[in-house]
Amino acid sequence: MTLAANSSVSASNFIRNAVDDDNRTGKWEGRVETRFPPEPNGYLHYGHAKSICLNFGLAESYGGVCHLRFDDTNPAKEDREYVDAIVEAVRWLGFDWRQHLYFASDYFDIMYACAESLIKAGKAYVDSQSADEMRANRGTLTEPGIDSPCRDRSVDENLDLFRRMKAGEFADGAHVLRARIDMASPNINLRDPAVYRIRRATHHRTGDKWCIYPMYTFAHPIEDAIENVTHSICTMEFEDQRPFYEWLLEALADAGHFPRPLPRQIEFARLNLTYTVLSKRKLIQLVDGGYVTGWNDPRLPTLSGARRRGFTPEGFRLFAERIGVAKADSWIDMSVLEECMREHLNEAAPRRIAVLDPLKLVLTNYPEGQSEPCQAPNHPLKPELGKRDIPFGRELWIEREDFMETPVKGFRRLYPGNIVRLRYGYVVRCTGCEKDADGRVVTVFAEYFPDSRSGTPGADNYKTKGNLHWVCAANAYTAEVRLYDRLFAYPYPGQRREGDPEDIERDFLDDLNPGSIRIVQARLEPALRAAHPEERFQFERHGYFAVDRFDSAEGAPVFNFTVTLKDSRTKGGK
RNA sequence: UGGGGAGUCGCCAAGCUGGUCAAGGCACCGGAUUUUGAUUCCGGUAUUCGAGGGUUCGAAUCCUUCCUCCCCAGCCA
Repeated sequence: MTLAANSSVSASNFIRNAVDDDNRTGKWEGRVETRFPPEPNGYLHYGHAKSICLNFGLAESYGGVCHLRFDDTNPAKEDREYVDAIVEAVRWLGFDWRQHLYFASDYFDIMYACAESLIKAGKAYVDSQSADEMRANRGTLTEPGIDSPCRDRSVDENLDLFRRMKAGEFADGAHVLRARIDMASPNINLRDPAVYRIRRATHHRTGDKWCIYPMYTFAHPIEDAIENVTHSICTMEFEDQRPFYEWLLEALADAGHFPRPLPRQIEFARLNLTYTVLSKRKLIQLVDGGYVTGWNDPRLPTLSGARRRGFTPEGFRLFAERIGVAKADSWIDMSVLEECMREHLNEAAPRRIAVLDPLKLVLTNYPEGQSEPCQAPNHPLKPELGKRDIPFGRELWIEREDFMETPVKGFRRLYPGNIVRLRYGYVVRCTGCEKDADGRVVTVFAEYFPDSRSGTPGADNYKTKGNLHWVCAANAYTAEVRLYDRLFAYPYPGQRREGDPEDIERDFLDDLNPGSIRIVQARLEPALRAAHPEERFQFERHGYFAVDRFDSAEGAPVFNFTVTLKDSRTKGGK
């Protein structure tokens, strides 16, 4: 089977159509150059994974390249720590920007020159209104704005002021450079947007060299043009910004800064996932509020969290391909992501045995003190991965849920009188159980059939519906296993629900799932003791687990739950 | 009540220069294999494209009216 993520066939979508059109007309002479441009002010999340897969994937499939570019134009919010984490995350996803690692801050000189040439062309002016005045004069959604009293300053005065802004002669906020477009534009983004502001903050890369910084609106088109980007793909909320993107680049091309054709901005709908939140603001609240253990908490939809959780790059790529890309708002169900992870893990993860909720099973007719090795395949789909020995004995740990004193209908596992197979071992018949004073089952008893040993001719004579996993009590290895569930109990955290009062805003924190983590001491087969960080396994009949890369020690792995196996017993729900 | 987007099966999503076009995926439902109630494998699943009206021999695709949702009034990105 070939995982879709590995295939080169990609579904048609409006972005690919746009690229195909350009290729048909020869606009870029076949060149496709994209970019993934995060601001280094936080950690990447699942939503970024969609964008990364889109941008790198598109370039990849057209034989082009995708740049990794840090949009570091606001020193007040950014930090080196974030650029390192972002680089690591994109690499982890398996993408290669080759030599195309860029920083907007490397272009500050060029951007400054662009600003001056805009001023010289009469297309920008220094405004000395306060932020409040500017806001008041911008107008509203339905009313046009009012021209600033500074709007008609001469080119010389503007140049002089702007140079002095750069020289540090003014306090933060004293002036701002604005594009001179149209204060009455129905598109508010065209009402003389600010393009440069005075901001005395130490930049993580340029230090204190600058005290004026370009705004995103101004910087981004220039970054794209400098890097010869052909298709600048961003999310829908920037759509209203596109006219300015084009206005700026046209103006700069007229002034000889950039050759044509100019890069084109294309917008797509951002990812919404049920049972989680994908906004930086909310993620910060979860971390700062102590609702999770940190940015890499496995429950968080960050890429660093996903990695700890055991999610895989291949799974993310499959996911990106499966959800597609379009302009319509949508909510993807978390189960879709989970299924993608399962699909990859089923193929990639070796099988192991773990009993998460141990209950003692005693085989009364099995010789005391005796032990024998049973052979279990490391991967049923890959016999070439061989088998391993797991010890069998008189006393075993089985899963508590695999026994019922009085079975419900359809229950095919252990209950008095029933016959089941102990996977890779023997067939046994349950003879009863022992309970403590509270009526809780403490031990289950059974008799084994000596001629039913797995792999021997006699084994085939037994037909059982139940097939249980187990671990030998005498050799079991006990380890911490962290069982994760969805971070939120409600699919649309913080969103209005049926019957909510009109005027009430729901707090997404109220939708947190109180049971999103459960820690158990599980009994594992001996081989698991040697598991190393980030190794991923399927614990048979349970699901996938990954060794925590931070809290595990040599010979003492801690396991994180990744995702369950599908279970037809629970079908129909959700 | 300005401007910009979007509404196709439970969830995504092709198609939107009008004529086997209602693709595909996921989910779901059957059935077969199976020492994971897993995997795999077959088979099934929208007379219908937000609603109404119109044009046409023929419309998801064109026109029109309406409804719903999202984004924009940072010296954030």
